Order: sequence, then structure tokens, then C-alpha cells
Amino acid sequence: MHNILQQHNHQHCIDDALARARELCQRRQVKFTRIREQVLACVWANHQPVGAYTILEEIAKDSDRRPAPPTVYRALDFLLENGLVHRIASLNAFVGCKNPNHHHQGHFLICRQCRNAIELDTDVINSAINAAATQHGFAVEAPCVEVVGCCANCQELSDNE
Amino acid sequence: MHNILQQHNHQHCIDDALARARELCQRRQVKFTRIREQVLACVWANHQPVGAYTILEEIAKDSDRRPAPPTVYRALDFLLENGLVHRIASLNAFVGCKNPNHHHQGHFLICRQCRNAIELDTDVINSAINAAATQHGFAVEAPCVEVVGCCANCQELSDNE
DNA sequence: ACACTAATGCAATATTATAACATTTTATTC
DNA sequence: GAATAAAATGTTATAATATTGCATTAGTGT
Repeated sequence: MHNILQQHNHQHCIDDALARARELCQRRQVKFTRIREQVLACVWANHQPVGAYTILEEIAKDSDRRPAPPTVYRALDFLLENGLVHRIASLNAFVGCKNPNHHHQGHFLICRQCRNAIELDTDVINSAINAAATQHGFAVEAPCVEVVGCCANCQELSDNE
Repeated sequence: MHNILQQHNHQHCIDDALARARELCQRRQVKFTRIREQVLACVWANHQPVGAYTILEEIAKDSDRRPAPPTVYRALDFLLENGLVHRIASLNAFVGCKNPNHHHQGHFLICRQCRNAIELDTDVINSAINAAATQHGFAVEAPCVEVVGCCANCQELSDNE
């Protein structure tokens, strides 16, 4: 029930993300170029954070040309700036953002087993962080929350063994 | 007032950390070797997260021998396992832990300007994370919170300009 | 002393990310 | 539509971070 792969048609999920990105870029008058689209598609290929060099390999496989690292990183920078992807620092990896319109740093539950990353959309954590920060007179700019653990689906799977 | 450098005698702070580490290792029957002590001292040299290669350089400077990367990383692994240091994923850096006895993942406020990292000791953030995780049936193992922003002291400094 | 284990030394290399500069593509102005 | 400027991408090299695998040394228990 909590298995993200069962909750939705994933192709639909990828298509949606690309459509949202196209629309957003048009609205902001920035260019959604081929390489940016390829990188974003790759990031959305599943719900697992994906490394820059993996993206590079995937694109090489799909299109018979191998972009150099800077090309991929530049595309990722663009996508990050426009809130279309998040970077997971603890994994050196990137994952698609569900809600690119509202600028935010994502909060993630990352499953140690299946590697899926679930983006939280609560404000509770931010509130707690802000409260703690305020006590120290600290001005929050970019809160980064990456919670490693075991997702509901993988717990069930290991229970049934 | 909030400047961590004004709150305490830092040499005292380093000495304390080393003493705590020695005591903890003895109690756990694990070895607090020379290299581990050197690395920990280096991590506690100030309150700023420090990279593995910086540690390497510092030790090379202080002791006329240059440990190879694996040596430093192994010492860091040991210190991490024993809760004596935390790793700041978003900075690829390491920082001393204030309370190594109680096993925990630290929560940090990291100042963009002075680079100081303030370790929080509240449970509020963990509660918020656990609440959000529970809603997704997710079992939390290692919550990682790294908040980039501007510390009180640096805010004052830039106000006075 | 001997065997055993933990810790370290060491060389090579993997992985992630960026710098610097050339070229191409796209947009803008005349 | 040609000239120009700006943005994006290509290309080469290299920086920064981290690990693997194996040799050696130092402790520990018998």
C-alpha cells in the first residue's frame, strides 16, 4: 500500500514531470533544451536518487552520444535552480521534485533497501527546525533533511520471510 | 553573545573532547590510537567541519609524516562508529560530537559565512521527523539534518557594516 | 616464542565535481 | 536577413573526495 511503485503508473509519472517542466520553463522564459530534458527524464526514470555519472551512462545508452560530465552537471544545475530536481547530499545523487512551482528544499525519506526516496510535503519539520534555529539566533536559508531508514514496503517484504 | 568562539575557552574544549574520547574508548575496550587521537584533535581544532584531506595536511604539518588517505578515513570511520565525530554530508566534512555517549545522528546549523557548525540537542526535530515518517509507515534509522544559514554572530557583523 | 587479530602503511584507482577555453546555437538589433 | 551579442553546449584536463587490495607492523592471548 505504501509501495510507491504500486501507487501510480510510473510512465504517467514521468510524462507528468516532463510536461510540468516544459510548462514551467515556458512560463519563466528559460529553455528546456534537449539535454536538460534527457537529464530530467533520467532523474524521473524511477523514484531512486540517481548519480550524475549514471545519468551520463543512461544518456549514452539511449542516444549514441556520450555527454561529458560538465554537460550533465550543467543540466543538473539548471534543473536545481529551477526547482525541478533536488540533490541528495548524503548520496551524491539527484531526484525529481514533485512540486517545482513552490520553491523549497526537499525533505526525504530514503529507503536503505530499495533506495526509493519519498519526498515529504509537511511543514512540521521546517517549523521544528525554525524553532530550534531561532533559539540560537540562526537565520535558516536552506534546511536539508535526509532520513535514511526502511520504507513500509520493504518492511513488509522482510516480515514475510 | 551567540558567537561560539566567545562562549568558551576553545583549548579547554579540545582537551575535554580528547579526555572524553580516551575515557569512552577505555570503557568500550577499543583502542584510542595515536592516529585516531590526531584526527580527533584536528576535527576539534575549531567548530568548523573539516575535510579528510585537510586533516591529512594538518597531521602532515604537525608530525612530519604524511598519512595516506585510507589511514585518515579509517580513523574517521572509527570515530564515526564510536559517535566521536559526525559527518556533514552536504560539506563532505567532519565535525566533533559533543555527546558521544548517547548514540545519535547530529542535527546541525551551519553558517554559510563563518562555516561554524552548531550541533543542536533538541528532540523537537526528531519528533517532527518521526511523526512525518510514521505517516508513511517509514522506519527511521538515521535522520540527517543539515541547515545552512547565517549564525547570530555573522548577522550582527553584517548589520554593523 | 607462537599464533592470531587488529591496526596501519602503501600503491593504485574509483567516484564525484569543476575549471578553462573552444564552438555552436539562439536571440536581438539594425 | 546579416551582424552582433548572449546563452548553451562541447571538449580536454584536472581537482576533490573516497575506496580497494595487499603488505607490514603492533598488540593480545596461549
